[in-house]
Amino acid sequence: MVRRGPKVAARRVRQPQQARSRRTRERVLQAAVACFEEAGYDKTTTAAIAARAGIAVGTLYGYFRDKRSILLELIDGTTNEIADYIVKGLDPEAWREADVHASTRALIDAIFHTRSFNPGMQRIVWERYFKDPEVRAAMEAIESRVQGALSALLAVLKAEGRLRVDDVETAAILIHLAVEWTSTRLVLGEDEALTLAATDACSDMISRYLFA
Amino acid sequence: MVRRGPKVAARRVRQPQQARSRRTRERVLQAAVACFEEAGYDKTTTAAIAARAGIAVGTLYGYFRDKRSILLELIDGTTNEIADYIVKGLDPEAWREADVHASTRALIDAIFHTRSFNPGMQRIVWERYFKDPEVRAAMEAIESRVQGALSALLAVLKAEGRLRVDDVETAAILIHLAVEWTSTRLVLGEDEALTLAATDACSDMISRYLFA
Amino acid sequence: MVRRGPKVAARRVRQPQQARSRRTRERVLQAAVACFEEAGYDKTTTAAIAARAGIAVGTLYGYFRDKRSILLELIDGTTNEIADYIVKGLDPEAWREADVHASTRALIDAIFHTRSFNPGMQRIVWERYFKDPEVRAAMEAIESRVQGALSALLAVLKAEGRLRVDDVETAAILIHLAVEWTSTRLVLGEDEALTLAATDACSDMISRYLFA
Amino acid sequence: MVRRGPKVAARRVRQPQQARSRRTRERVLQAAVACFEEAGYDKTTTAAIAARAGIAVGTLYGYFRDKRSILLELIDGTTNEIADYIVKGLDPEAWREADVHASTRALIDAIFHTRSFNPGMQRIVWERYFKDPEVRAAMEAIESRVQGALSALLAVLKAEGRLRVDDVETAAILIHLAVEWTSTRLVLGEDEALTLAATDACSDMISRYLFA
DNA sequence: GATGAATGAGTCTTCATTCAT
DNA sequence: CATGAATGAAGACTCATTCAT
Repeated sequence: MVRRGPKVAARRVRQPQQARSRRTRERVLQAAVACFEEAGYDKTTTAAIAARAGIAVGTLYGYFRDKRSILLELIDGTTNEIADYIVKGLDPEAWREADVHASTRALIDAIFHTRSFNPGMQRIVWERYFKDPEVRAAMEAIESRVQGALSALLAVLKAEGRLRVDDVETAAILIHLAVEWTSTRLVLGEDEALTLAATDACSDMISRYLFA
Repeated sequence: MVRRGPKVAARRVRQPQQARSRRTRERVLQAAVACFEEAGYDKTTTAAIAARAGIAVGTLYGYFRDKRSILLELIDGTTNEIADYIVKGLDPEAWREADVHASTRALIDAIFHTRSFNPGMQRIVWERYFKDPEVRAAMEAIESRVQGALSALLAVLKAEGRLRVDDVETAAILIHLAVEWTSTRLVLGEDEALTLAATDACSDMISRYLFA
Repeated sequence: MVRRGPKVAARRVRQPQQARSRRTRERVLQAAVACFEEAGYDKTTTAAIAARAGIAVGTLYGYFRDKRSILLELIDGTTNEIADYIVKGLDPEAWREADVHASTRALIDAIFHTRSFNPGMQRIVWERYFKDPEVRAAMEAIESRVQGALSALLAVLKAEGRLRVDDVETAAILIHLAVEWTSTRLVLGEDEALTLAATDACSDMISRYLFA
Repeated sequence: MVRRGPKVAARRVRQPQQARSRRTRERVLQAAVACFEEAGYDKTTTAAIAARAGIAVGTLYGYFRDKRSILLELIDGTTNEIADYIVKGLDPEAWREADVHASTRALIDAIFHTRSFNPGMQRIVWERYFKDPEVRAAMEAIESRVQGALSALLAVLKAEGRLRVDDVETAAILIHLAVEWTSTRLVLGEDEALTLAATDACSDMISRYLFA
């Protein structure tokens, strides 16, 4: 999991410099995902996280400023993992030789696939997105990475004359938002047949939008 | 006070048959939207709603079983209003003579426009969507209406040979989800220029997906 | 909860002088017994009583000062009915010619029988007895009647030399308490075989205590 | 706050294994008896108990699941103490050599004496007895112990031919109920002279019932 | 560092009683 | 007389966070 370091440089929060500390920190994060996925953020108590991590509540507060910062760090991890996975499929080199329709299809598949990484966490992200500005900021930073990579790819394709779209930036945002939500809702909706059909359709939609 | 076990003849929620009652009920709903928009659902207390409506807490409980049922009613109202507005733009008659690209553009505009109805409430809907099964059910009922109308329209267009898509049902779902989220995020994001550009792009995407 | 509001010194409770009024009052009392028996005193709301009586809450307060006074009146009625029934069996004339053992047995039977008059109300009486001084006072007034009648009977029997007990007053109290509770607990316990056996035993106990 | 659905890993009630904890727990119980005796169960708030124990409400909930479980534990303690005391007086060995009338008298005295253990608690037990099935169950478990011991004693006496009663089980129940209530009412009635007289009478009644 | 007992403000909901219509 | 909408104080219970050991 790619983690870009703790956002909050805490005064009182331990810096995980020793291996033992790092492991405890990790245990807390794992316990927290498990709890959050089972019961949601609000219904998870810090006591429950600590218990599941096998430590005392007070100890937990040695590693994280508060309950919310655990969530924030988890969101960071989850969404970065997803972004990494998606961005890998946006490498212009990989698109150079290949058929754009096939590549698009592969990309859509990849995005749909990422919805199965920590599905409960993703549910929580959207639940907090509009109410917690920091969650929102965290999400947007990650989304920017994907949109940036997509926009870069589209720029290349456009330079090669393979794109029928002009405003590459906007197209990247549009595509990202459309696929992000469609995949989220469908995968979380758990109707497998529909998900498959919609993956096809989505792929068609993007292909036709972008390519002649 | 004794709490366990149901009371005899549980307080019935007042049926608003008289004008005065209906007005009070309405005042509660309005106060609730205002509070929810300002502070979000969780941080809004029933006391705050009552105070804003200018009534006592107890009175509020005469009209609504609990805090959640106020939300549910509000959601129902807001989303129905939105669905009504969108469905109006999906009348096959209106599409018969017109240019499909122009009609699509008008539809997308309409959907983006609905995001300005009670924006705070929409934020709250998504915040509760994955958390509260009843909110989810309420939303899905409304979404079905839109998807149904859209799918009916597409079926007509297909029968007329104007559509390049076969699976009308899936297309309807896909389009709805894609536009729903794109419009929500962009309008709530408050970047007007981007919203305009994306409206164009979105309209293009759907047009190209559906029509030759 | 009885804590609120300034006690209005001179609330006028309607005097039931007209037939219609008396009937309404009666309907309230009947509704109250039904509710109390079903759910107990605390869990019964005044609204429930009013609804069951087919009147409005406000109307109920025209006939009774408060919830408690309904209970008090009900207790008065129930226990008086019971006392009347028992006292009838304590008439010295009836004991004069008869065998004391048979008479005792008949008396015990009668007392056990009274436990089936409004059993729920009796449950409530004991539940309030130690906590509400007025309930206690009401009960004690009624108990005194029974104890008085019993003591009078014993005095007669003693004068006739048929009693082996000297302190007639104390004996009356003892007998009354012992049989009151034994019968209450057994009848409410609903073990019929045990109740029958205990009725026999109780009758023996009292007979042997009182008579040679 | 979100209320519906169980929290993850519900707060566990502290296990009082350390001396400090045990003392705090004990302080809560003592505070609770005091409050219950003063104001009755319903009118005692958890806040009042906590305040009297010199702790915060939340601390109290660390030791007891809820208000009712404090009562239950108190009842258990009080009634067990009483039952122990009474059962001690029912040892067949102690009755073997002694005069049954004197032994009976001692037993009755003992029972009357137990009424002065936590009198307020006993009041509350009867107040809750018909209302709360768990209180009832707790009471009945204890009563069974006494009735069982009494019935065992009577069986021995019967085997020795010293008893004029056949149905030992029923006699035990009858005697227990009769004395339980007589003593409760009289001691709580606080008329000392009457109590003394009734103790005599009660002893006579039981003696004559059981022995020639 | 770790522990976990203690904290106490904050929340929803109830219901006896009143009083304007 | 009847109505029933309105009142609002009160209470049980929760849980993120701290801090003495």
